[in-house]
This record gives sequence, C-alpha cells and structure tokens, in this order.
Amino acid sequence: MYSAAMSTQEQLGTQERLVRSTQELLWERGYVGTSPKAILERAGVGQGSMYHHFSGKSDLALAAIRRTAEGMKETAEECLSAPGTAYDRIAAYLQRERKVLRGCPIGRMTQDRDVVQSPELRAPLDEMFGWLQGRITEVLAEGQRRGELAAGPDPAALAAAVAAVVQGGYVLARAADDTAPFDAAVRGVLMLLATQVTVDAPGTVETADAPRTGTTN
Amino acid sequence: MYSAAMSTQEQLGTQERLVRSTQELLWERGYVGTSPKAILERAGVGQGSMYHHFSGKSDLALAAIRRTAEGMKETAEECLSAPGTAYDRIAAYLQRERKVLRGCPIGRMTQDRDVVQSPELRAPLDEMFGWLQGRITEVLAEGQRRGELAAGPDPAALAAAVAAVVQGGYVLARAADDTAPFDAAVRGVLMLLATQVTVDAPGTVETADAPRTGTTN
DNA sequence: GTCTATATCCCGATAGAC
DNA sequence: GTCTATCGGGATATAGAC
Repeated sequence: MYSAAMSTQEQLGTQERLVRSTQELLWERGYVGTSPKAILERAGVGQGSMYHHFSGKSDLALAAIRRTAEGMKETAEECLSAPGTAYDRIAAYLQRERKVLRGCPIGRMTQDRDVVQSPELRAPLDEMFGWLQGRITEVLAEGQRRGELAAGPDPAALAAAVAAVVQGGYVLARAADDTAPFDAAVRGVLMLLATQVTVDAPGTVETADAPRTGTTN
Repeated sequence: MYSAAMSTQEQLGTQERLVRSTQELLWERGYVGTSPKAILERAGVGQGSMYHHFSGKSDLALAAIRRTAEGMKETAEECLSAPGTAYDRIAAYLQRERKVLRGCPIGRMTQDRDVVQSPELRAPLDEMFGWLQGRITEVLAEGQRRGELAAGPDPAALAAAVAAVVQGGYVLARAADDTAPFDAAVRGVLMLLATQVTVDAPGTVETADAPRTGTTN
C-alpha cells in the first residue's frame, strides 16, 4: 500500500482494480447498464480473473457499493464534525465540492431495480442514508440545544429534508443539464434554516448571507 | 375516445397500447432496463406493429416520456391552483397521494445515461421540472406578497428546495424500502416554511401543525 | 397494419488449458 | 491466478409474407 495516490490503476492488484472499475461504471451507467465485459476492459484483466475473485456481477457490485458507501460516510463526516456552529457544519456539508451533474453514486443505485430488490445490495444504501440522517439529526439537535437554531422543529424531520435536498438537487440538475437547480435548492434550505433564528416578526426577515457553493461539475 | 376510463388496454388502439406499456416499463425498469420485446409482450402486439408506428426504442420512449411529463404537470397544477393559502397549496402538493416506493417516473429518467445524453429525450424532463419550479415560485411569491409567508427568502431558491425534497424523498425512501424518510423530509420542509411566519424570538418557536401525509405505497 | 423469420451482436456464466 | 474458447439466451433491428 505504498502507492495509494495514483491516477491510474496500473500498479494495483487485480482484485482492487476490479472493484475500482466497478465503482466507476456503476456511477456512470448504473447496475443494469454495467456489464462484466465493460468492467474487465476498464480493469485490464481477463474474464477468468474476475470469476476467480468474485462469484459474479452482483458479488462484485456488492463490494463496489460497500466501498463507495464507506467513502461517502467519511467525506460527510469531515464536514459534519468540522469546527463551527451547527448551521456552519450543515452548510459545509451541503456546499462541499460535488460532481453535481454526475449525480450521487449511492443515490443512483436507488433507481436500479435489481439493486433495491436484492436485500444484500440495498443494505449498504440503507445503512449509509440511515447513518447520514442520524448524523445530521445530531448536529441539528446540538444546534438547537446551544440556541444556534430555533428549538421547535423535529431535528430528525429537518435532517431528512436536508438529505433529501441533496439527492433531489442532483435529480433537478441532471434534468436541466445544469448545476444551477442544485445550488438553488441548497440555498433555499439554508435560507430556511438561517431565517429561523433571525426572524423578528412576519414580513421583516433578515436573511442570512449564505456563502457561495463550491460545485465544479 | 368514448372509453377513456378503463383498467386494461384491450380496447385501445395499437399505438396507444404501445405508449402506455412503455410508460409503465420505463417507470418500473428505466430506459436501459426496458426492451422492445418486453413492451410488445405487455402491449400484446407483434414486433412489426411497433416498427410500423415508431422508428425504434428511443422514439417510443420519447412519446412515453412526453405523455408522462404532461400527466405530472396536470396533477401538480391541481394541487398548486387549489383554493387556500400559499402554504396550503405547497402542502397539498407535497402531501398528495404518491406511490413513494415506486419513485418518480420522470425523476427516474434522470438517472439513465442514454436519456440525459440525448437532447431529445432529456427535453421533456427539463421542461417539466422547469415548469414545476416556476409554478412553485409563483405560489411562494404570491404568499409572500399576501403576508402568508415570510418576505425575505428568494422564492425561486425555496421552490427548488421544495421540488428537491420530493425527488430526494423518493431516493431516501427507496434506499430504506420504507416511505418514512419521504414523509419525514416533507414534514421537515413544511415545518421550516411554517415557522417562518410564526417565530417571535430565537428559542421560542410555535411549529405549525402540519396535516398528515397521504402516501400509500 | 400486422405478423413471423432472421440477422447480428452483447450479456452473464462456465470449461478447461496454461 | 489468469487466460481463451464456448455456451445459451436476449437485445435491437430488418426483411418480407400476408
């Protein structure tokens, strides 16, 4: 493992190359759209190798999905455990750099019949989104206790809304072939979270000045 | 057209049966997962018929997607143009009966490579979501003018957030194989919209009592 | 207009040599 | 462990009879 930061896969083991190629292809084409042949070609290995290390397409997909879900948790945790107020940390999560037009590699799996119908393949998705909502709930609840956020709303419901805005933002952006709807949705939900604590009376709202988003693609 | 309200397709024309079967299959399996053969079997027609009326799979899919998008606009418009306050109408749209675990038939297309890469096939998605966000923006802006909603936040950004919550709610629900995350996300965003007008000071929020959702599946 | 037959290719998996 | 050869089946489209 002394060459972890490479751009190609040339020096990695066969098994590792297969998993990474599958991760990429599942992201790009989904489960039904990804063939073992395409995986082999991208990984640069023969068919026999794949069936030696994995029992088949679904087994390889399982390894790839698990890996991707773990990575997503780590990325999210970095934002959510950063220093700052609850609002800051939620904003950091929502505005972190994303390949918006490529969509969410985990959320995408959700639209694949074969994936959701298989308890094994769906489990990592369920676990990942469950963890995410729980983690956001904790941050929001802490913010409410500290008085950084309005104390009324159910933190779990707000957390679901925050997570949904991200996933739905991807959908709207891909439909428009433009990242603008994603950025707008994020801005919208942040405005709502922010104005909760700065409102004095109906009609006279001081909107929080949300920092710009960092979407690239 | 004197038998529009039937459950089966038996008395419909061949062309119409093909379009409806395609609508169903695209919803269930997506574009890559839907084969001409499956469409023919469901429609109960032979292969020659299909290639007589349509030039191929993508042409048929285009007709089906357009039809589905039109239907979605009509359903949404019913909620958004109903009597009541702006909040009521947004709530009606968010809580209307949905087959949550089946996902959004239009949003799903967004995850299909072949669809988003084709300008023709993507156009109906873009048009539909663009219209939806515009329509929600109008309702929110009107609510702000009437003092039903806090006047500060950008209505277009809020509209994007509302639309994103629906699409993301589907994703979270399918990952969990449970409608609960969808309902929670809807509740969350409604709480935020509602508390905007009832907040007096930080820490003492009167949350609006959102009516129950009507999800079935 | 609708049907069946056929063509060509790719899918996912297995067999067995090296 | 990795390779190539091969299998049975399905995808998408065309040809041509009726």
